[in-house]
Amino acid sequence: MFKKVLVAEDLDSISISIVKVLEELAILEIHHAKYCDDAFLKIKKGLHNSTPYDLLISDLSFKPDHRENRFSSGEELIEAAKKLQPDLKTIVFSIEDKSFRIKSLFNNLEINAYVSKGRNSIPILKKTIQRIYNNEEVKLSAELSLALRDNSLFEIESYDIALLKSLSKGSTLDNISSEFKESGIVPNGSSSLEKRINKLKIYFKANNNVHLIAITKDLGLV
Amino acid sequence: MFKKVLVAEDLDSISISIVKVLEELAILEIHHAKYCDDAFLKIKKGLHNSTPYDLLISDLSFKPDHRENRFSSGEELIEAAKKLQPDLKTIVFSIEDKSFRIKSLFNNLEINAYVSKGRNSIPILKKTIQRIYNNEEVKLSAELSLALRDNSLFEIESYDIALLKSLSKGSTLDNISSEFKESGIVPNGSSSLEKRINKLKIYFKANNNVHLIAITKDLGLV
DNA sequence: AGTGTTTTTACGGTTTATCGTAAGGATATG
DNA sequence: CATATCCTTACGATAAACCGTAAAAACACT
Repeated sequence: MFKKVLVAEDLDSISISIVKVLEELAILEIHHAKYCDDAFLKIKKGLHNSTPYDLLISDLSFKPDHRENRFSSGEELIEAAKKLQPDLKTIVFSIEDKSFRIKSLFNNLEINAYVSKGRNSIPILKKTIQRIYNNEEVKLSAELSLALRDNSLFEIESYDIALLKSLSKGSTLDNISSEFKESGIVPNGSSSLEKRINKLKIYFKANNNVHLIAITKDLGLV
Repeated sequence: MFKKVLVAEDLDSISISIVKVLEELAILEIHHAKYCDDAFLKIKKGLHNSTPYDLLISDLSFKPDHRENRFSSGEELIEAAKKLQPDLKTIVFSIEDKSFRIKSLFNNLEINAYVSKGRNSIPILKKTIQRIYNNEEVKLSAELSLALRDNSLFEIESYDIALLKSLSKGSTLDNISSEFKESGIVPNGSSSLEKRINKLKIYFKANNNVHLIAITKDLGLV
């Protein structure tokens, strides 16, 4: 099994459970950092002392507080860590479930696995650690692999996002029409905006603009 | 110490830590529910068997999944639970840090304590449980106690939340008027609803209903 | 009961959203 | 080049939101 593992997780209520899993797997050296910066320094130090980490388990979002930090997200930490130590195995353990974000983790950061925090995630995390150690292929949950393949959300273009964002800022259709004309965004006739919003309302099954913004806010689109 | 405690928390990575705390406090009966509905049924059953819970520790937000649920948030669960068992002690353990929302928990749901999930929250949770058991006053963070004491500001009541929720579901004012009449919520004249929404718009500096919902969504009020 | 105050509701006018229809323009295709 | 098709814009009618004012009801106080 892995000898030396680093956990990057700000919430103590979660890191305790992760450490417990690692103990159950009889991992000798378990280190834990509550800030991305601390995690990065530990990795650096490990390399410097010729006792590098075998595995990094990292969260994505970290609560900001009084401390000034160089890295503010798991993505930034992993990117920096991989530059320093390209062979470092990485598992992301996060509540994030937006498929485009998870996709980019595999594609851009070349993480080894993604485990979603959920109702039964600790056993999955445990199994995933074992699989990574054995160089087995990591299975994605049915739900997640579906999400990764699902392109439906990507039909929504940046045009739609801009439109929804303007709406959510309280602009009227006529206002948005003027805004778009100034920014050179087309189409910008208020009638076209109307039609586009109507398509979005049908797509998201929204009764009216208020409903539409509530739904897309929930989806994290705006 | 408390005899029988219920934990309502969907993430297993967190509930494990909470249960551990309860074990350290030598609590005999520790029950755990991953869904609000399950938690509610357990409370109901406890009352029915004359073995009611002494304490409820609940999260606020629960991941939606395939299951159809009657209650989808900690607020709804606590509201229903308190109707059933008004003397039930309640601690909310959540990552929420908007003072509005926390304030409304104390004022509208009369929770006993609020513990914010953070980098050092497990020891705080432990101490809080002991304080509640001893009927000691629970200390709040400076920021939070300020927000709670401040009554000069506009009070966001459960009425406003209900109103905003209906709006965000796409109902028209006339619809909401009818809904409120059926539910016995007063005032319910469409003109009164209009006035109340207008107050909210002034308070939150919103241009229109769409803007208002976008803002309150961001604040986590709805 | 009577008076003043606050809350709730009703009403009318204006703006914006909503919905259907149609005209104008660009592009593709034969 | 002619025609079809799609995209964009315009227009008009109705519903809903928006805003101010005033009546009605509920409440508090003497």
